[in-house]
Amino acid sequence: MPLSTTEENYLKAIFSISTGGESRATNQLIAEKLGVNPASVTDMLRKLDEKRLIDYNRADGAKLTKEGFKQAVKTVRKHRLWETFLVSKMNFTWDEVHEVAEQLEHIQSDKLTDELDKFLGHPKFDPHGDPIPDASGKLPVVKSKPLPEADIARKLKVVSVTDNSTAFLKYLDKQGIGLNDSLVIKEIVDFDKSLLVELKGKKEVFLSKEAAGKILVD
Amino acid sequence: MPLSTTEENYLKAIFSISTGGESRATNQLIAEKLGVNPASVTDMLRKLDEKRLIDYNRADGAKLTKEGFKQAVKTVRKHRLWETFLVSKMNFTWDEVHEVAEQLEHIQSDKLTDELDKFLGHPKFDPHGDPIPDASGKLPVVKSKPLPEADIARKLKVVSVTDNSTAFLKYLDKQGIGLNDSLVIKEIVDFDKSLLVELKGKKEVFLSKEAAGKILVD
DNA sequence: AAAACAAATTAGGCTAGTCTAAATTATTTT
DNA sequence: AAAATAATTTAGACTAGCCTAATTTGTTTT
Ligand SMILES: [Mn+2]
Ligand SMILES: [Mn+2]
Ligand SMILES: [Mn+2]
Ligand SMILES: [Mn+2]
Repeated sequence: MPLSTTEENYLKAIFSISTGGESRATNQLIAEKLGVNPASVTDMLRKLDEKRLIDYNRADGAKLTKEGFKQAVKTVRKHRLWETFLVSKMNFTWDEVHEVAEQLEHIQSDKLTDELDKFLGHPKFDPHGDPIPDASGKLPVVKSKPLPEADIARKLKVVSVTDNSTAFLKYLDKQGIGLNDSLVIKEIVDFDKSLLVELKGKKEVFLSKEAAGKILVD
Repeated sequence: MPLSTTEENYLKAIFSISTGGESRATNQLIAEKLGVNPASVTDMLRKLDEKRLIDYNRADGAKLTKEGFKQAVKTVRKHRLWETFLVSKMNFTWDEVHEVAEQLEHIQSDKLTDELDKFLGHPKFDPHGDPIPDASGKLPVVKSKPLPEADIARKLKVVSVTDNSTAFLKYLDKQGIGLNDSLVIKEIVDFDKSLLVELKGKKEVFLSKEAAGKILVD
């Protein structure tokens, strides 16, 4: 009756695709996110549909049911709490936590989840700026937009990053960009849309359009 | 290349049978400990033998190789560190930790294990009095014997318990017996070998032969 | 509307880990 | 030493989750 690790990973993938701007969680997007073959996804989506955790059909893709949504949010909550734990108590850096949190998120113990939350002081955001659902599943609403869509010359704050890969996070470290840092767009280079950005009123750096698109600011 | 959760559980079972007084880790004992069918055990022992984690034959049962021993100890270390974490940081009681630790012990991250150890202050014993192997795999040696084999009228100390089930631990709680408590055997009742024990110089309780046998003292 | 392309599904197969029932091997008891 | 009993292994089967290759369905392009 409890969900398997694999089922939890599928629900989480559907959740993140659906809340990440895409209009439909398609077979292909899910396959890509989980690194499995589309044929495997067909099997699992059918199974989750039978279990009433999603509604699935070719036209609309996969949509979480109430119960499926609840389960997905629960896993996301655990993932983000564990990431916070790893950084604030275990001396991990923000680029080291993802892999381990992928394992820890599947530990089944409501008591542990709630005690962990308490132990950490009921954090609202994880080390990547992602909101942490509370015990009832409520998510803090965050106002933010990708850096390339923000106003020029206005003082902005780094709210979160949408790519948690070690490669990207290490790159940000090297550029000197961290969560909650303030920055100002000085200029958008015409031919490649790269950004010239002033950091914390100090140094200036260039960011490619791709890199900047993964930084959310407000 | 890393071991599966199942493989780790088999190695741990063999370890605990071998170091728990039994002369041979037999198919049957392993099956019993893991709650699986002996036919399944045959399959897995053959697989572990092929992977050179154990030496197995009918006559001698399963014996951990150097590598198998190393892996088993590593899992035991994680299990006991997580149990300690749950009790000392997450407000779990000693009868609540086992099940969750069974899951946590399979998390793969040497960095996490070592940081956890540091965070807890390099504990030497878990909440059940079991010794925690250090990072190199070394186990503190503990001198102890089952309560029924100890001297009468001598001041003894509860060192550990060999049954981690909720039922047994709750029973000890109710009797008022905890780790490191001092006690004295006042009398061994002849016909059923039950023990009359004085706790912390205060109250006296009767313990059945079975219950007393699961309490190790020094 | 036909052809071409893309997305999803079907068909068949694989591995890990489990099971039951039957057969074999080893150990006791008579 | 034979018979009875206990422990282990074999044989065959099942589920979860994955794969490749082939086919079907749906969407664009011409
Ligand atoms: Mn995961
Ligand atoms: Mn995160
Ligand atoms: Mn386990
Ligand atoms: Mn323990």
